[in-house]
Amino acid sequence: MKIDKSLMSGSTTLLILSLLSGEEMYGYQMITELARRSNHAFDLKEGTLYPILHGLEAEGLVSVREKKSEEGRTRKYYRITRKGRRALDARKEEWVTFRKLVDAVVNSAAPA
Amino acid sequence: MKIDKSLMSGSTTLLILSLLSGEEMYGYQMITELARRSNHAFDLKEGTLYPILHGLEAEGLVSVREKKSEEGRTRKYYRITRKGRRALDARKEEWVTFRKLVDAVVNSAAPA
DNA sequence: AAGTATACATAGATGGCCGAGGTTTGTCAA
DNA sequence: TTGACAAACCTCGGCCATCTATGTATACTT
Repeated sequence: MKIDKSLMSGSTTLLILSLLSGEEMYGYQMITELARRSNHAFDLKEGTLYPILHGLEAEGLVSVREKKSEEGRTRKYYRITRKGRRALDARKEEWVTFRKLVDAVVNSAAPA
Repeated sequence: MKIDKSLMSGSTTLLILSLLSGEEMYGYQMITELARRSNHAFDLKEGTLYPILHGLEAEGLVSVREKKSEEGRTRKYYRITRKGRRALDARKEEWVTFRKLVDAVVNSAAPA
């Protein structure tokens, strides 16, 4: 199932920081990795991702370095910072709270 | 915890239809009811709700009737339609899919 | 040599939500 | 009875996150 973009809205940064908490990654890789893990339900657009990455860097939540791969291609690898981990923890907590509350409302109503 | 508005974004209609699936309600009541059930984490604004309700009515997902309460005050009561229940089912399914996928990404990354 | 995939980037459009304001009606205290 | 306040409804302008469209450059494939 393709997820509506308005639902995605707000959780994109959480997803990106989560990816980076596991390993260093470059932008394009994040897109393909998210698509792979979600069976293409998360179809993050480049026009969405790159501005967000620049913003995260400006906030000091991630750091960047250029690295040449074996194939000779140069990529920008992003790494989460200590500050980024703290931000991730906060966003995780917010997500869990949000998820529980929505579930509570959705499930509380009597069925038809 | 107050939930960031961008996280809320996209789930508002799901929440409203969920409320209405249990009982007929009027707009102002939906706001107070959501706040009550979420311990004020969901602080839905009037400027958000009323346009959505008009939209749902235009789509035929809810129906409206004016009803006078015992106190003499006239309110607009909204009721979910059959079409609305089908839309709610679809959105519920989408929500569950989304929730699982986000959890999977958030939890899959190796801890620090 | 040409086409496709990789990889990064930005500008303008879109759409959901909020802030700020307005109106009417009922309640309650001074 | 007047004034203040809460309930209940409404709309408009703006913000902000995301998408669309487009552009650039490099590597791989045929």
